[in-house]
Order: sequence, then C-alpha cells, then structure tokens
Amino acid sequence: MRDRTDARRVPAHWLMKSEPDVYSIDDLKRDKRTFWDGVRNYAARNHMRAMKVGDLAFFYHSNAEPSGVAGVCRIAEPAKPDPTQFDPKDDHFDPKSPKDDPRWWAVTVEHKETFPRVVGLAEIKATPALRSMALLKQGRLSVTPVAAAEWKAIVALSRT
DNA sequence: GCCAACGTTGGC
DNA sequence: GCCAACGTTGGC
Repeated sequence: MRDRTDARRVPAHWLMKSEPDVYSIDDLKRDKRTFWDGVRNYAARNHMRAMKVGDLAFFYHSNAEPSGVAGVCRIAEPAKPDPTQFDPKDDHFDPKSPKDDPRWWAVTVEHKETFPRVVGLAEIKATPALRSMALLKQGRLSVTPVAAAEWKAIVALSRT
C-alpha cells in the first residue's frame, strides 16, 4: 500500500507563486532555502500542509514581466506554524489566530533549478496538455497541485 | 491603473 | 445560513 506516509512514494508536484519584486528565484538561489511565510489563504495553506519533504514545486513569478514558471524548488522541511501571524508589526499579522492552534503554516523550500528561460503564462495557456492546470482553473490561488504529466510538459517547454 | 474573480467578513 | 460589502490577487 503506497500512501503519503510511505517515504518511498513518488514525490508530489506543486506550484508556488511569488512576486519577483518581493522574492524571486534568484533570491532563492542566493539564499539556498527559504521559509514560505505570509500565505493567508486556507486552500493554499492546506496544500502546503499536504506537502512532504522531497516533493518538488515550480517557482512561479506572478505580477512579473513575463509571469510564468521560473524554475524548480524542493520541499526541504514540512509545514510549520508561520511566526509572522503572531507579530503585530508584521504585514501578515492575524490577531484572530490562536497561539495554541495556529491558523497559518508554511513549508521551507530549497532551490533546485533555475530554468534556462521562464515558461510564460501565455505559453502555458496555449499548450493543450496544460489546459486543465489548477494554475489556470484557480487563477488567484498561490499554491496549487501539479499533475505529473503537466510537470513533464512544463519542464520540456523550459528546455526549448 | 483597471478590473474580474473570488475569498472573507459581518449584519441580519 | 444568507448574502452584500469589502479586500486581495494577479493578468492585462
């Protein structure tokens, strides 16, 4: 029986958005790893809590020129409570989050690869195999799952 | 800068 | 529990 507790399971695939003006894949390459704090959307949080160490995620540049997939990172640590939710001086402070039952969690990711070129959103939309990507179906969700076939197709595009 | 999509909040 | 108002995301 292969389930998500099985360390030998096939890594799952994800897509995580960041505005490169705030934090880009170059920043991640420099830092080696980063804690993905600041997510304040339940669906995105749930996806992060479902992530396992070793899962792979596309690093997506949003609000960018061009917007698109810029590379790959690897989940380095499972989701942990995001301390910024408890900091009144932080932009992401959430006064309603109970200290003993934190609302907001985040994974740590590490840089794996910067693509030779960004695979742009327009290109993703124009690729038939990618038409049902969660990225396109739930346009404003910042963390989404990626199907294995979609993963392969985008990696292949990045090599062209 | 505009605005569509859509998640969240709060009054009732 | 409904739904209007509001806020945010992110493409364009």
